[in-house]
Amino acid sequence: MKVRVRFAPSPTGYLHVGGLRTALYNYLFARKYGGAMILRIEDTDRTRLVENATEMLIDSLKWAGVEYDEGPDIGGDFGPYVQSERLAIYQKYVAELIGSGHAYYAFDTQDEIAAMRESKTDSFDTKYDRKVMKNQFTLGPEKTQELLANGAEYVVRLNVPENHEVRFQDLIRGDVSVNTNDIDDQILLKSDGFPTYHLANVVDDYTMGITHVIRGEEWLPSTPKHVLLYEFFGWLTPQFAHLPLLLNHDKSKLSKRQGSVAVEDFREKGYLRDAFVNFIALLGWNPTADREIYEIEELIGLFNLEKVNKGGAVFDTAKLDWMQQQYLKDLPAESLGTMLESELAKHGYNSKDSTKTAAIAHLFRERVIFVSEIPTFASYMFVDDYPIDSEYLAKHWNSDTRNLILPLIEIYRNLDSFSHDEIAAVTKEYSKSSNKKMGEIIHPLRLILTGKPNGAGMFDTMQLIGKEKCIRRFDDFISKYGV
RNA sequence: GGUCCCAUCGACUAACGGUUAGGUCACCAGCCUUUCACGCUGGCAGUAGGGGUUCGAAUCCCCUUGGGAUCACCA
Repeated sequence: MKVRVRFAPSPTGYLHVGGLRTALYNYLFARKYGGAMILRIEDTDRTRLVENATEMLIDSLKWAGVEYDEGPDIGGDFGPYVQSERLAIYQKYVAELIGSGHAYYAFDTQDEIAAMRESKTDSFDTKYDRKVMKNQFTLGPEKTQELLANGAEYVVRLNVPENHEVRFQDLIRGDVSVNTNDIDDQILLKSDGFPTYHLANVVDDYTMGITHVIRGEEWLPSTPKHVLLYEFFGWLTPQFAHLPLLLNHDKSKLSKRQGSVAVEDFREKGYLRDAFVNFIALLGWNPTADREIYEIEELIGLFNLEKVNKGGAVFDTAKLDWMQQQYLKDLPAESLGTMLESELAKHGYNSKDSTKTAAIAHLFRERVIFVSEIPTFASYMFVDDYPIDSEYLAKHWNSDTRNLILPLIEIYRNLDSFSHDEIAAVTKEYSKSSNKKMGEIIHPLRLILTGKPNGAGMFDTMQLIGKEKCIRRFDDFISKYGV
């Protein structure tokens, strides 16, 4: 049987990094086995809908490279792929369940439900008491029909049998079993006519031919309800795989509280897609542990659900930054240049010479994590009013260093070719003839030309700044700081 | 609190009964050097505790402890 998996977010906001990992694992699994990946939008809670959320979700998924074969924006043979467009389907299956006695009508108001819970001594016991509340069992068939005929508000609840072990196999966790005495008569159809997650998700997974349900561990406690539904419908259950949670530093479920969790935020910060996906993929699963950097195709080939960890993984971005740098270093100069160009535009810097921009980006790629840092890290590459580090100035500018640099400036002034090699050659020669170490000469140069103690190789830097500008900076500096 | 799930360095993880418990990030030291980085070399650091089973346990079983998830007309 062909593998069919789905990622089923609800459109209540941005794509969460945990959601991305779930989507990614579904994707890797589908690709590995030549199956289909489905995107389904679970929008049955009309109170939590967020405008454009579906578009944002799709946008983040596309950015991450998580492609799906069927979905709301591309269609497919099992549509519609938005739950609010499938109401008739749920109605039909709910009727079936009521007919077979596995679900029933209940007419309690929300206030009555609240009162029932209030009256319990155990504040944690929120289970619906079928025997005393207002439903088709306590009311009887005639009264029930009368209420329905009069258009009374109602919900449909799952008729959970007593004292029955529900067991299922989880691909990651093995055997799981729960007694039905611990399961509530879950509402399947809300009074607004929309299904709850539990009903919709089971009906959709079945009607869409889903073979493997790969989702977050937070769903584990409600899976027995779903298994019960499959049983009542007489359907075979799909294979379940409950993924470990992504955690905050304090080990609680990853949330907004302690930093960014929206995929979009990481994208905006400047993380490279491949680096981010690589990092996310290795949170909870690891192919061999002898490497860290994997291309997406490799991840697909190596993916194995049974090797996914059981324990949660702390989402710590220190390693992500390292990965980002690894990927940045391997990017070709042209790509780096294009990225830098758009960053320069944000600063209003001129970047017409794309060859030069690419060279600059390439020069600094090992010194930053994000390309966006370059305009400020190396502002002297783009403007003439770069700041002068006062400590560096104090350390490397005095009459001695001035006297040492003055003749060298004249040598540079007479240079025909202001290339790295030429500059290096004459500077080394000067170092020898003046009997000074290269470091002693280069620091004053760096001070004058860049204003700061850290940066790329000096001769590369000089070549990129250009002869004219270098000479002007020397002259201006001498006249300004004299000594 | 009930139910369910989980437990290897600070973090991500490898070791599917036999290893001096391995790798990566972070951290520390050294090397390289034209500063900063990169890179290279080395170091610090872990099987939660207790019982079993076994010739042999991080690995299998039980208990304890700890952590987490969940308990809505939310997903």
